[in-house]
Amino acid sequence: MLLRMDFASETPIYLQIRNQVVQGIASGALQPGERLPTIRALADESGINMMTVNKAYQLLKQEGYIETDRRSGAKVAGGVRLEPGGLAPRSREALRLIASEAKIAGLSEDQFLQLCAKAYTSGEEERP
Amino acid sequence: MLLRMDFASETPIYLQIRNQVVQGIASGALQPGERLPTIRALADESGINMMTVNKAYQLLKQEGYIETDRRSGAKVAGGVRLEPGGLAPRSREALRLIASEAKIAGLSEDQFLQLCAKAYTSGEEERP
Amino acid sequence: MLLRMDFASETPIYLQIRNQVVQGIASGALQPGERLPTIRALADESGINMMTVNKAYQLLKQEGYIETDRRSGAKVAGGVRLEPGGLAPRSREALRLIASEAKIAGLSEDQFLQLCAKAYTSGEEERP
Amino acid sequence: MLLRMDFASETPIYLQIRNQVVQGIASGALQPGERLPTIRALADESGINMMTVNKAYQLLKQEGYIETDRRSGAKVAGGVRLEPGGLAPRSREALRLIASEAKIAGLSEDQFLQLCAKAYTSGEEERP
DNA sequence: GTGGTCTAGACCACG
DNA sequence: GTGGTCTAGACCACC
Repeated sequence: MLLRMDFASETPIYLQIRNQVVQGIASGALQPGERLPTIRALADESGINMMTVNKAYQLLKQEGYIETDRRSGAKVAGGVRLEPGGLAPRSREALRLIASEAKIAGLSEDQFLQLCAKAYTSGEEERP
Repeated sequence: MLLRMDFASETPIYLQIRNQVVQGIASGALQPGERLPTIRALADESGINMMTVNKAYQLLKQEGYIETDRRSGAKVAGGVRLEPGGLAPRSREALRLIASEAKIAGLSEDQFLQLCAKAYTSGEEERP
Repeated sequence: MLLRMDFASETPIYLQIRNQVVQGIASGALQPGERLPTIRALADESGINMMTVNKAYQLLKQEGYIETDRRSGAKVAGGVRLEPGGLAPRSREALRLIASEAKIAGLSEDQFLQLCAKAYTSGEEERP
Repeated sequence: MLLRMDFASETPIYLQIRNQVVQGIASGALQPGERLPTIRALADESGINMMTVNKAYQLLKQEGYIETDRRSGAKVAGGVRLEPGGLAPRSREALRLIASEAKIAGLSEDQFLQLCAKAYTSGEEERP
């Protein structure tokens, strides 16, 4: 599980970390219970400020994706169930917006759902 | 087509405007060729600064959603076809992230696709 | 010689008129001494404001491209020799800027000159 | 790399900044990877408003000439390859117009190409 | 420290 | 009356 930062991107670095961890969990690259690198370690090897990495970990913890143990550091949470409805309201809203863009771009519902299915299955099986 | 701003939101106001216009076009509330309110008009009635509205319009124009006629003002572009693949790379990436979140939240592919379908059809037929 | 306006363009309409007349003269579509349409006529058939057409004609006259006669209207000037150096300073400057863009885009001098030659010969022989 | 503004010019200040940066890159005065002055710094030393400088930087970023690193600031992009054809459509059009002006001014194709070659090589080797 | 965003005014080019 | 541009200040997110 190697993080790749894009310092020229408009999405903040702490969010890039958060997003990559989330996708790592979803893809199976990060297994439940697996230990994440130390804040210091990750900061050093990526050239990122420790404050930034800390912010990302705080966010991931708050969202329930990881758990932090004072002794052993951070590890991937097991059996995460975040929202009762299944998806955070913010993500629902983002999904509605993307659907609107797709509709304007001329995609039919079927075509859009194919893209969605592709997005769902794309991150799978990175560990063969 | 009335815009509702959330000044407490963390998404910038100019993006809120942009997003609502996009969703308005997708839902049919804004028809191709229809004129948008003047920058000044929208600014006045919303209590937003002109520059902010201007920024939103510039973005929408740049993305091809609206066109500004030198004589009159801004109007919804007709027959928008933005990306060859159908969806902007940024939106594809956002979709992949949402799919990851859904997967971790325990949604099966079918459940996720139902959410996507709902997002696609949710904004329809505001004008019966 | 038909003018085509782009009301969504960012170049002012009066400049679009001016530019098309200039290109018309260069291509031979407009011959020296040939009469241009009346301000009113051009305004009517194009849906442009008379003030705008007038502004374009004033500019063309000031630059020496056309001559206006109170009786017969405007006509293309004959044997135009504008700048001693050959090109207006403004156009020289624009050319330098374009050359810079070309250089950054990776074009060699030869490639750039091929583009220039193409631009020079492109507008020719519209009247076979 | 010092910028010189002409406040009396009819070309907007933000475009003057943009153009000078482009010419600076082409001439080699600005090397790929080199850091550009901060928005605030440039605004202060030039007596220009921050927002204006910001607009210029946004444009340069959008055109791919510079990149903004979240950590430090703006720097010249390396290995810029913007348009597949080599030159932006807008610049092609401008070039055609200049060629027309040259033709009317009585310049032969060779004379025009000499001007073009001069424009291409004029900004070179400011750093011996 | 940086850029991103927003405000409240103003002037001008354009049509 | 329209958008385009600019100013002088301010707050905030990010690093």
